[in-house]
Amino acid sequence: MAGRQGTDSGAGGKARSGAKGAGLDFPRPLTTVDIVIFAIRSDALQVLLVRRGQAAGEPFPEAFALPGGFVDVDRDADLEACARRKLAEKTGVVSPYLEQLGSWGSATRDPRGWSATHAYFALIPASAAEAALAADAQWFPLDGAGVTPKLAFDHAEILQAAVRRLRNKVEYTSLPAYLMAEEFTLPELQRTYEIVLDRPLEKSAFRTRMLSADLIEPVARMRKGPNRPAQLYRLKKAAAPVFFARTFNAPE
Amino acid sequence: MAGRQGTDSGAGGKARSGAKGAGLDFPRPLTTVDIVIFAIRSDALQVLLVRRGQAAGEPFPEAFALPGGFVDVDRDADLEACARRKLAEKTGVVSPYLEQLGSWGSATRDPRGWSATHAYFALIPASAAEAALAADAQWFPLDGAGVTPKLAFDHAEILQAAVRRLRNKVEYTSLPAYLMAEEFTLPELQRTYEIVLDRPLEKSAFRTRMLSADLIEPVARMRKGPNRPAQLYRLKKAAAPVFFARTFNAPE
DNA sequence: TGAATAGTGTCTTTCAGACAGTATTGG
DNA sequence: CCAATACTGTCTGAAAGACACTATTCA
Repeated sequence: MAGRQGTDSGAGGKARSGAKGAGLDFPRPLTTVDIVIFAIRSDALQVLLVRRGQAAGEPFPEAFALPGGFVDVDRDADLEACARRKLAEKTGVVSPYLEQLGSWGSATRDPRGWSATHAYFALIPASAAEAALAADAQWFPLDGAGVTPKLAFDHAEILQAAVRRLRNKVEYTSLPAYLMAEEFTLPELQRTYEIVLDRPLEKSAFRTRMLSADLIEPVARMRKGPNRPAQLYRLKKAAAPVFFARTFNAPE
Repeated sequence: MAGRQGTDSGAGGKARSGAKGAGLDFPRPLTTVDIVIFAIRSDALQVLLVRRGQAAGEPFPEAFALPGGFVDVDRDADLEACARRKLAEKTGVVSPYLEQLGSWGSATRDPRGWSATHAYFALIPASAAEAALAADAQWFPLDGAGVTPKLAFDHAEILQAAVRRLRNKVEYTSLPAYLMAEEFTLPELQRTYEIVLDRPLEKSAFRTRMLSADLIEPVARMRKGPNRPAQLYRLKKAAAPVFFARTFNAPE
């Protein structure tokens, strides 16, 4: 059952087995990795897109797409390494919050043939969002669950899934902490939650929840402003995402 | 950036582009789909495994593995169709609860070369669990997050992720409803929750939660037994999984 | 009648929602 | 002083935990 009797017809590449054994002589789908990279910029949730080239045979020339590309079987040890490589190439960020989102594969999503992409999503702080941006990369604010330009492939669908997943998880996790700079105040963190959820949250419930979670710790500094200064916090070392037992604003 | 400069070294298949265009002449990973199929049998959570063959070149001969195999670019329109095909081949079940679990891909997980698998998990009712079982398929009760036999590839890791995901989601969703027969009582549903979570639940809180969710409806029959009969329910038509605002047993 | 399981009611606890009130800065 | 924002306290309400209580069957 595990051995496959592949036929040779159909579009796409045709694989030729190495010396390793029999039964691999059938067409293989293309394998790619794409990343949905989020950051808070200009008081809005934004996503990083790249403009595609126009070389011969390139589908969707000039269109915007999620950063990503083919898995390189020589350079990439595994899928996550591939995602990190592509993230670093576009942003310079090396250790963001990175989560696998899902995979999309079909005969039709890429005109070059059957292809499957492994999608990830990353959260990076605004401070890192501009530092080492690739020339072809550009930030776009989210409009609902999408973005203004028409995206290549099925990337609009992937982006929509990423936004949904993010918004959903933000209801009961500490993920927005990964969108913050190294030091931040509680009102700033609350504002990040509110931007992602597109909804105001109760101040006191928010503070109680965050402070009772084993997530952040105060530093010996305050954020100065034209009014009362606010306590600065930072993520505790090795702070894994926290899952809360309830969502925000649970009652309708 | 989207065009890839592939080298030709390394193990695995080498792809040859069709007539479609340039830039696809590099090795492609193997692409597979695997399914973690759960059912409640003998008052326990069980998972379906298949024994691998021993043809020449087959890795992990005779070992147990998750049902799955290569994507067939001619027969499978997309990944989910591929998963449904394999599920139907092994169990005869055609419309179970099916959810994408994630993907695992690396240079080393398959001795035949760089490979990536798209993992799904399915919940099927016990009644369907034996009806049309494939000859090489067998049910195994879960022991913790794993199973007694040593599994092929990285399937132990995938199974562990599936169990974790299932247990986690059962805390705040109605997923166990998909493990039930068409008609079931509330105590039976509660027992299913308890089996999956491996923890007793409060009867009255459980009933309140289930009955106030827009999930099940009573039928005009009762489950007879040696004691007080219980109301039978069925899933409402087109009942999507329900997400509850709180987990069970929230306070430590 | 008693065993067994189905189902309800009642009290407590927890924690978010609402919102008022206090604290601390700059101007 | 006032404006503005940080932060705290207090009351309420919703839903779960604990558990006692009633209901309905068969033997």
